This record gives sequence, structure tokens and C-alpha cells, in this order.
Amino acid sequence: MTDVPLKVTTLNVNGLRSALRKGLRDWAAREQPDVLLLQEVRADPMPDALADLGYAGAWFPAQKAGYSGVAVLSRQPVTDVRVGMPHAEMDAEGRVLSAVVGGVRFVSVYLPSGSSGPERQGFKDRVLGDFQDWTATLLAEGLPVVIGGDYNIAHQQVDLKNWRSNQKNSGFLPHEREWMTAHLACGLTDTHRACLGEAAEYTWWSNRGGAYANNVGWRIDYLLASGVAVQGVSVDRDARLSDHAPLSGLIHREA
Amino acid sequence: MTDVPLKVTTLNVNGLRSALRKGLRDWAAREQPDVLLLQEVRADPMPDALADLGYAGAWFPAQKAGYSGVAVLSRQPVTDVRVGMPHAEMDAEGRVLSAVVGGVRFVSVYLPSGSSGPERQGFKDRVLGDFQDWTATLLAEGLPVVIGGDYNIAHQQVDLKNWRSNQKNSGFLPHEREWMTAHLACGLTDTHRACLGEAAEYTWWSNRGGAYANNVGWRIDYLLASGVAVQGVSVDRDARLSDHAPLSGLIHREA
DNA sequence: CATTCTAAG
DNA sequence: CTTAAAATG
Repeated sequence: MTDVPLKVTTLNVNGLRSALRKGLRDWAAREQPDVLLLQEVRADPMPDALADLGYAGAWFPAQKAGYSGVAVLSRQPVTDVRVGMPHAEMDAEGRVLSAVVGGVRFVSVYLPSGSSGPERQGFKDRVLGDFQDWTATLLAEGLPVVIGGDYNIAHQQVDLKNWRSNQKNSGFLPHEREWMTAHLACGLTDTHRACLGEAAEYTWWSNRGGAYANNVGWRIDYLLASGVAVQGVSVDRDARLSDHAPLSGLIHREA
Repeated sequence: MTDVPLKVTTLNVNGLRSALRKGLRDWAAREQPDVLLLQEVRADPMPDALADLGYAGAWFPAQKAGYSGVAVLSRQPVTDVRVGMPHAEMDAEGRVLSAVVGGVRFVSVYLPSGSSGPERQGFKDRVLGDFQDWTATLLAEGLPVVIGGDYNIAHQQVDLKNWRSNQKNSGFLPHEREWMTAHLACGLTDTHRACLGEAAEYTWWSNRGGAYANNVGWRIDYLLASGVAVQGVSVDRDARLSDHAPLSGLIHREA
């Protein structure tokens, strides 16, 4: 292991083609992340999407075209790709993908939204336990782990603008928040919280009703780490590549 | 009957909302047609669409949302509205609508396209005979008639750029051309041809492959008249309100 | 290639 | 509000 830090960015692109139209390519050329963890790519594998910038990696689309899907892209060689958790429902929707870069296992995860109704909330609730089990098993392997993804859960009151009115809404339900607490307790650092503290800084704003302009946001995207130190965590609120903001950090492997 | 001419425009809007976005309102304010015959409205009745310019009238949407549909709008009072031909299949798709303005019966018609396959060509072929019968009955009533619409048929070789290569394609099939000849022979004047002669002037250009830029077009929209003189017929190729051009004429009722 | 509708978020 | 896809032309 060298001590050259790896820059990682996690981003829910809400359609990779859309994000490319909005300047993802220029953003990546400027920010130069070594590893890109993408969610909601909503496209079959697009290996050429950022190939000219040197990115290659793994793709995991949903079975249903134009829906969900995650990717792990890297400018350094990717090994030990693992497609899916495995978990039949999650994997039919292309929601978990991991690969090793520079001795660190990177995970791109897109947990379900429950906001469209009880059926999807039920799916989300079922998934949480299994994803936690899968994560614990992964951590037990001993390799450093960095998870980037859209969890569709805001952890604490500071993690969304209107916490009071959202206590009964999917994404800030008590059991979801408790799950996140337990998820972190298994040995994962919430690097955003660790680096930036309790400042309200969101990663997602609804497209409806001027939420971005009024900064009515939620912090539902996370960069979690085990076995590495992560510094310089930042949210690029101004990027406007999708309804989510890119969340980046510098991974120091000698930790 | 006065001798003040009525200006009429027929236009396939390919989605009224789209045409409004592209400036239909400004176009109408500038051109001031008295009667607007619209096809492929692809919307439920939108009485407010051009109401601020003084237009009101009749709408005939398809049963299927966002599909087909015709309208007759006028800045003068509209009477004797007739919705449909009637003909079950045609009327389920909102393809014929007529109303009387200033002593003239105006018809807005959108004949089916057969280009998507044999099933729709079969429907088109069935419709042609019935529409001809309906037209003959209408003419027999004795009121002057003006029909504006998208017939999805180019009549003569001069009416499309590539007539040779299209002899086996829907829209320029021999039996469609013969039907158009017979349709006119029942007492309708092709006012475009009568006013502008044999000059190649198209009313529709495919969205594909730079057809508009290369003027690879078809004349498939018509302004047909019986019992009135129509002068000053013009095709506004530059309007760009849809993939069709507005076709206008001045109707002199003392003829 | 462009439109509107749908499902999903 | 936005995306991608589906159907249709």
C-alpha cells in the first residue's frame, strides 16, 4: 500500500445520460476523483461514458430498463468485482456493486426509496436488515471498506431542513434512523459527520417547489469508511449534475 | 353574407402544447386567421389556449390521452358543431370535426397515417371510402364547405421530393393518389394547387435526417373548397410550429 | 427525430 | 419537478 491518497466521489446521477448532459464529464475532469461511485444510472452499461477521462470499472443495471442501477468507475485498475449483495429483490434492481481499488473495497449502494407507498417502504424495511448483515460480513473480511451511496435515510435532525414535519415520512422514520445508527455502530465512520461536524449540509433537494433555491434539503447520501482515514470530505452543492450533490473525500490507506 | 373575406389556416400542430411553446400564439397574433383548423392536438380541450386572442370553438379529442385529436377555432361565432363523421373507429381517435362560421362549413380532418404498418394502412384504406361518402353527403347539403386537414396523402409527383422512391410507401400509394383524385372530383377545389400551380411546395418534413434543411418534404396538408373562391393561398414554411407548415387562404363568400 | 404519457422518485 | 421509456407518427 502506498500513502498516496485516493479521491473518491459518490453521486446519485438520477440518469447518467442526464448527468452527462449537465456536465458530469467536465466536473470529473476538473475534480479528478480516482474512484466514482454512481447510483441511479438508469441506463444499461455505458462503458464509454467517461472512458476518455480514463475511467473504467463495473456496472450493475436493473433488470427493468431505465430504472435504478449502480456503477463503480475508477482510473486505476479494478479487481474483485462483486455484482449484487446477493439478494434477489435488490439485485433485480441493480442496487449494490463493489470492487477493489488500491487495496480498498469500494461499494456503490442505492437503497430503495419508500416514499412512493407502503409496498416500497416494506421492501426498504426488508432490505435494511439484509444489507446490514451483508455489510457486517464484508467488514469481517478485513480489507478496508469505503461505502458510497444513496441510503434514502437522513440520520439526525440536523440532516434535513424540516425534521419536525418529516418524522412520519419515509426517509426520517424512527426505525430508519435507528437502523442507520446500528449500521454505523458495526464499524463504519460517517466521514461527512466526522469531517464537517454538525453543520447542516444536505446532499439532496427535491425537484419540486424550489427546494434547492430554498435549501430545503436532506442528507441522504453517505461516504462511510472502515479501516482507512478519510479527510477533506466535501459536498459540491453547486455542481447541479442531478438532484443530488456529489460527496467526495480523500482516502488515506496507511491509517 | 358579407363580402369581407375570411382568413383560414389549417395546421397539424403535432401537440398543441408543443406548438404553443414554439410560438403558435405569436404566430396567430401576427397572421390573424379568422378560423383555425388544427389537427393532432394531442390534448384534451384547451379552451384557454388561444382565448386571449379571441379564439373559441370546438374540440374533438381522441379517447386515448395524448393522441390525435382535432379542433375548429374561430374569432367569430361558431354554430352547428358536428363532432365526428360519425364513424366508430375514426371518432374514437378524434379525427373529424366541423362547424359553421359566417355561412361556411369548416371541416378539420386528420386522416390516419399508414406508415407504421399494415394494420394502420388497412384502417386508413377503410377510412378513405367512408370519408369520401361523408364528404359527398356534406356537399349535397348546399352550404359552402372548406376542408382543412392532414390527409397523409401526397397527390401528384410534384407533391413530394422523392416521388420515385416512395411509390410503394404509405402516403404515395397509387390507390391513395387515385382516391384523392376522386375526392377532389366530387366538387372540391385543391386551393393550393389552384392558387400556386405546379410549384413544389411542401407542408410536412420528417423530423428525421435533416429533411427540413434539405427540403425533403411532402404536400399532405390540404385546403379544399366548394362553393367559395379561395385566394392568396400560402404555406408558411418558416413558421416551424411543428413538423407541418401552416397552410392559409382567404375565403370569399360571394363566389 | 419529436411528441405525450407513464412509472418512479 | 424530473427522468427514461413506451407508443405513435
